Order: sequence, then C-alpha cells, then structure tokens
Amino acid sequence: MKGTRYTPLEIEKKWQERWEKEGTWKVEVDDKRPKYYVLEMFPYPSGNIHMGHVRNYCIGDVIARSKRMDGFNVLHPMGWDAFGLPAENAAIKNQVHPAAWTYSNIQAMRAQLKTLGYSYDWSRELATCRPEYYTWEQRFFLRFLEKGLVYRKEAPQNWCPSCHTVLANEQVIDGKCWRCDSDVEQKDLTQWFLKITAYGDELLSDLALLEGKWPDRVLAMQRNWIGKSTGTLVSFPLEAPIGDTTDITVFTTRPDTLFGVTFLTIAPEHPLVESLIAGNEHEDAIKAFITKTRNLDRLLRQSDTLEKEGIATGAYCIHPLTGKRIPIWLGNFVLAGYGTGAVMGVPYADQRDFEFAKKFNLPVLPIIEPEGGVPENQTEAMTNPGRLINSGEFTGMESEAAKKAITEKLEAAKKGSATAQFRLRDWNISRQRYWGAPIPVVYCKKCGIVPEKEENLPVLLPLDLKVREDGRSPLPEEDSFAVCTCPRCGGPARRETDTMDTFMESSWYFARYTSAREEQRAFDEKAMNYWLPVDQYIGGVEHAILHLLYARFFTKALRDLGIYPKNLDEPFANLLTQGMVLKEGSKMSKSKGNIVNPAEMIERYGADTVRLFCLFAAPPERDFDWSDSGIEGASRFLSRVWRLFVENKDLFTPMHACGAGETDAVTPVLRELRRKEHETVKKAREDLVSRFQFNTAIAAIMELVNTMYLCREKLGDTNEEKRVFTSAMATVLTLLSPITPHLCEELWEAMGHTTSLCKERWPALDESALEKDVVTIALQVNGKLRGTMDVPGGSGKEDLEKAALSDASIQRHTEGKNIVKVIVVPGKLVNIVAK
RNA sequence: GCGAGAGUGGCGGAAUUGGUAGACGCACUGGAUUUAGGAUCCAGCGGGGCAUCUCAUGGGGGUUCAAGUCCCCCCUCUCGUACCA
Repeated sequence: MKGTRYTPLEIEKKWQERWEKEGTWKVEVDDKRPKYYVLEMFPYPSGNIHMGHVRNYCIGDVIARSKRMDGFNVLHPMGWDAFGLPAENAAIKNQVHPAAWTYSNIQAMRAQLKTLGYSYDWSRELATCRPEYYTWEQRFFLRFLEKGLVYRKEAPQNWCPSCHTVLANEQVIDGKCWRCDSDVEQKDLTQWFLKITAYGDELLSDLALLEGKWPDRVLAMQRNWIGKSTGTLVSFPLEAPIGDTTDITVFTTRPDTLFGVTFLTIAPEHPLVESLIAGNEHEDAIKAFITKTRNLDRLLRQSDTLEKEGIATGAYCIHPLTGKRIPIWLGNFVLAGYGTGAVMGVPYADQRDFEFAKKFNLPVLPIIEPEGGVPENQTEAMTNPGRLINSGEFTGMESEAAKKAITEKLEAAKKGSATAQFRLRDWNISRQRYWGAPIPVVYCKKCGIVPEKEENLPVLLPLDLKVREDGRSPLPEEDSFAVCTCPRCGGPARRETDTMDTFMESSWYFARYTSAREEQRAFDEKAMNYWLPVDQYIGGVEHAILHLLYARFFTKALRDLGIYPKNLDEPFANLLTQGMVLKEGSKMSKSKGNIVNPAEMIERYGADTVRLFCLFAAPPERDFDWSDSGIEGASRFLSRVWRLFVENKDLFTPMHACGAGETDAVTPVLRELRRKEHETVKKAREDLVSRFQFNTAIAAIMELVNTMYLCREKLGDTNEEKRVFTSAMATVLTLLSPITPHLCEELWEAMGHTTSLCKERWPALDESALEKDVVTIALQVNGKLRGTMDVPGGSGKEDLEKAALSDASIQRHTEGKNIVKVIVVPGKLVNIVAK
C-alpha cells in the first residue's frame, strides 16, 4: 500500500499481475477435494465487452470465488464462441478476413475481461474456430452418422435471404431470422439433420431432474417447445382408393369424440389433394383456393385473426367404426407440418371444427353429455370431457375410459393406433456459410455419400479465401477445397461445402474445458468424469430454447455413444438466468445511443466498483437499470472501507489480527461489534454461497462497516479493543473479497498478511457471539404493535409475559378488556389477545 | 387462449420457516465543515393527524392470536407460446 488515497486502477493492476504470475486460478483434478464447476455462457467475440457480459461474468466470478472459500476445487474457465456470421459481414465491410477479425476481437475482449479481475483459469481458454477444437466436432458428426443420428433429407426449409442460409426451426422467431430479423422464406433443399426427435421423450422427461434447479420458465419453454401430445392415429378408408393409398390418416388427442366426426379437413399441402380433386367439376375453384392459401404469408396464415376458409374436395371417406360417408374438405387452418396434415372434424367438441361447420353448414353431432344436457342452440364447442352419448357401444363411458377403449377397438380392427406427436423437429445443421466448421463428408459419383476418413480429420476450413461481396459462401466455387478424391474408391469426388450450425460448437464446449489442451482425445476421461456436469451455469434467458436444448440433446447423444460418462444425463445441474442491464428502461443498443461502456466505467471508478454495483443493483435474475448515481454510491462505499482502514491504521496490526484473545470481549460496545461481525459472517456467507443473493450480502457487509464507524468513536486502544476491531476489519475484507477482490487483497496485505486473501476460507462463525445480552421484544395487543421492550437475552416465557403485562402501553390498550390468551414467542414478541 | 414470472416509499430493492413492513443503497431536505465542491460528517425521509394514534405491501374476501408471506376470486404488467388437431 503506497499512500492513503484509494487508487483502484493501480491496485487492480498490481493484483491482476500477481494472480497471473502466481497462476492463482489454475486448477487440476484433485480427488481429495469436492469439485465445483461454475460456467458462464461463453461470448461471441464481437469486438467489445458490454455491460451484459460484465454482469454475467461478475455473477459467475462471485460464485467461483465464494465456492473456493467454501473449500471447493473450482473450475472456472472462459473461451470464445468464435464461428458465425458477423465475422463474414465484418469481412465484407472492412476488407479483413473473418479469421483475422475474430482473432483480433478475441485479443481485445480478453484484455478487457482481464481488467475486471475475473478468476478464470485462462490456461483452458478455447476458441471454437480453431481446428484443434472443431476436429472433435467432425469426429462426433461421423459417429452420429454411423449411428443414424444424422441424416440427409429434402424438405421445405427456413431460408433467410439476407444471411443466404437455412435456419433451424428454433432459429426462426416470429417468422423472422433470429440473428438479422429478416422475414424467413420457405425453400425446398436437401440438408443435414440431427435426429433430436429421437430424444424427444427423454428431453421432456428429464426436465423433471431439473425441477427446482432451473428456472420454471425455462423448463416451461422447453416443455412447450418439445410439445408432446399423446393421442391416436385413426385411418379413414377412402371411398375411392387412390392407387395403393386406401386411407387418410388423422391424428387426434380426442379419440373419445370419434363418433362425432362429420367431416375431415386436410391441409392444402396434403400429398393426396391433387388426386382427391381430380375430375371434380369445381377443380379450378379448388386449385385457386390451394394457390391462394399456399401463397398466404406464413405469418398471416398463422395469426389467430385469420378467417377459417375451406372448400369441399368432393371426395369421401368412410368412418372406421360407424361406416358413415364422411366428406373430405380442405381447410386453411390445417398445418401440413404437424401430425398427419389431416384432422377429423368434430364440430361438437372442437372450437375450430365448430366454426368451420357453422360457416359451411356441416352437421353437428353431440357425443358428450355436458352438465345440464345438450344445449338447444349451441354457440360454442363443448370441449370438456364427460359421459359419452350417441357413441354406439361406448355410450355411457367417461371420456378418459372411452379414449382407451376406442383406441383399442381401432387397433384390433387395424384402423388406428395409440401414438404421440411432437412439435419438436429434427435439427437442420447445414449452413450455406463460409465461417463455420466443415461437414466432413464427400459426394462420390460411384460411392454416394462417403464419410471422410478419421485420419484425414480435421477437414480444414481454408483460410486463404476471400469472402464474396454478395455474402454467399466462397467454398462451393473453391476447387482446392471442394474438389477431392473419394476416401473409399479414390475416384473424383466433391466435398460437402455447407458448414455446421454454430450451435454445434456451443453444444459441447463445457466438456472440452475439462481437458482443453488434450491433443490425442476430445476429453481426458479422468478430468471429464471429475468435473462434469457443470454445477452452476449462468447466462441470459434468450438461450432458454436454442442453446440449452441443443446442449441437452448433445449430452444425451454423446453419452449413448460412450463418449460422455454413462451417468451424465444432463449437462447443467443448476441454471441461473441473469436479467438484462437496461438504460432508462430499455435495452442498451447502438441505435438508441444508450450504451454504457464498461471500459469507461472501469477507467473512471475501477473494476471493483463496477463489480460491486453490478451485483448490488438488483438480484441476479432480475433486469436492472443502469444508474449513474448508483455506481457513485458503490464507489462511495469502497472509499468508506478504504478510509475505515487508513484512518485507523494504528488499530490494525498483525499481532492483533491473528490468534484468539486472552479474554472475552468485555465492554458492551465490543460485544455488540463482535455480534454484528458474526451475524454478518452468517448472513453474507449464506447469501453468497447458497442463495446467490449478492445484493443482500453486500447490504449486510455495509451494515457491518456502518457499525464499525459507529463503534470506532467509542473505542480506546487497549489490546482487547484492537483485537476485536481488527477481527471485524478482517471479516469485512474476507466477506467482500469475492465481490471486490482487488481492494480487499490490498488492505489484507496492508494488515500484515503475507499470504493472499484469495487462499483464505470464510471467517469461522462463533455461535456464542450471536447471543444477545439484550433483545428487543415486540409487544402486541390483538396482533397490533403497541410498543417494544428490552429484556435480557434468553428470558423465559413467563418472564416475558409478566414483563409485557406490566408495560404501560399494553396496560393502556388492554384496559377494561378481558385478557383471553397471551402468545409468547421467545426472542421475538408477546401478543396479548384481549376482548 | 395456454404456460411462466411479477405487482411493497420518489427510485433500485429488503423482509429466508406466517411474528416489530420498508434492511441496504440512490434521490431529496435541513445542518456542520470548507475559498469552493460533484469530498466528508450529523440529522430527517410511506401517507394522514403531526402528541396519544391511524391508514398502508395491485383490489376484494377468507384462515389465524398474528398475513407482504397461506387459501379463494378479480385486476394490471412482463416474458414465452399458439388455429398443434
């Protein structure tokens, strides 16, 4: 410690250098110690650290540092999600190569992160665009291929015209591209898919393992996204079979309403439509309807205000149980991509079918008896389950039983089967982009699709290409990359020129951190077994579906391939979704010009102040508004801690800092200070380690500092006084060190300690110090506060009751009343029930 | 519509198992010190009467000796999602 002024920038530099030089944050597997893996979602190297990053990493760092003080062997790594489109856009704009742009951004951002003093084990740093990273991903891809978990198919795909690439379903938000907000188009393409649906059931059921450990809303979002619904497939035989096709199959969750079917509705995109309408006298009108519906804007078609439209095909099918003729209609509300693209029309029990039937004058057949009987003039569908009527042999059954019985009957007649539908679709991982990991397969005229040989991996992304001005990938036209020989027959072949979705890289990076420098394998088994799963994952809620669902799927798939430990079902044991940092109530953005630059704040106040404010302003999961006066307050507090030390330097000497005292703290002031100190130890530790409520931990430490200021004036300089005051100071520094590590290290050293504060454990809690000489008891009459009284700590029930009854205020409020009951909660209150 | 979360001073937020509502901080007001201050210190700070008291945690009921906290009904806001059959 040089002078008496608090000079954060100097102090912070000093400690950051020392930590780095001493390798303070390097960790290794240690079987003798319990492990704790805390991870913040790694950043995309956009070039600048923003406040959202700072908040995210502050939360992670406090947890990491707190868990270390709790005795855990803590893994806390950092890396870069380095493939992706912005690099290509920047390349076009600034005439630099995406790689150069990315690596220089990483360098700049790493330097910025380092000024914040985060306790990362930088020796494990990784960047996903490096071949030594994506080579493993290519291997995983080939293993998936072998296992049938990855396949190629042609299907209508989400196409972003501005990014010139396809998007996975999860990456289409409100019909727009998740990244650039352009309207997404549909395009028929052959693409690579990962069979995430094979894990649909497990992805859904394992959410139960995360209950209480992940935020409810994230669990709910995943549940909705997977969208499992159980029901029955029902085949309706066609009156006039079309070639080999004899039935139209529908999916329903309400087989109990099967007897209420009066029509079938199919999507205009249904494969049978053309044959069904062939020869119909209104064929032209029907075709016009199909064209009109198909051309409707996707967004518009899915909006709830869209009027139900339809047209009869003129074709009929036969009800599988009653044998009735059922007309087949086209409907604009039937989705081709869900279920079978055909639904049975039960206007009595389904609101959409009801509206459709009313509009086109189709019959409504009551099949469930509601309470109070079937209404005369039905105005809406009767969607509640109940007792069946008009349902043949099933009449009289309750809906639930009927669902089962009807499905069994259909199964016996080979007219249907129980099934489950998922909303979840397979994950399209092909991207028509340059800056991504190459997909390691080739196309051979003779052999077809051939996986690249393992010894030829990685398939290197060529770095000597120029990004095309129009944004399209240069890979397909680059013969040195695309033209190759077939790994099987040696003949001429073409390499796959699509690259992998960047969400592939982020689906397994957390595991690579356990053995980031391993060259022979993706993971060192011992390290992976020791560190995984991530104990605490921290990031924004915007990844609730995309990244978190993909990573969960990857984990299960790699587990089943024997690559991950076989008991690793979920990658992230606990999840904290931190809130956003706002400015004047809205998200910081360049266009609004309301960006607060972390670098400027650090320069002005120091990293410790920025860290303190980010954690103090709000609980971590809540949004908070950046406030310029708020950070002033944080800065003021740290100066107060600093001054507390320098103005009382003579009270703090190493002699007094170590060892227990010879006598107990005697004076009331000392006892009070000692009590406050240990109350704070208890509260702050719990808030930091278990509750993750950093704002209240800080508030408690502020209270202790306030108490020390008050006590200081009443203190002399006896050894006893020095000892108690020194202990309190040491406690402030220790408790505060996960939050503002530099300042605390500096003062800790100034107190005469020769070892670093970050090697310390929490101060020992002395329960006896918590005992109070005098407690204040609330006095109530009929639950209303009527006063307080001070009594000796540990007073018994009778004493409290007696004392309360003799209290003047109590007597006034109970005067003329009958005391019915007296409730005494020792240490808290006395409530007198009087009538 | 469905799902999740949230409504507490001028503001951010405390109150962890039902037990003194408003901790801690910001802003504000008055005072001290100062050449001056955006530095520091002291005091005040939910509303009404301003003393005894009283009303207050989105609204209305209920349970309880006691409710921000538990139960029922309703309102508002935020996020997600949606002709999913």
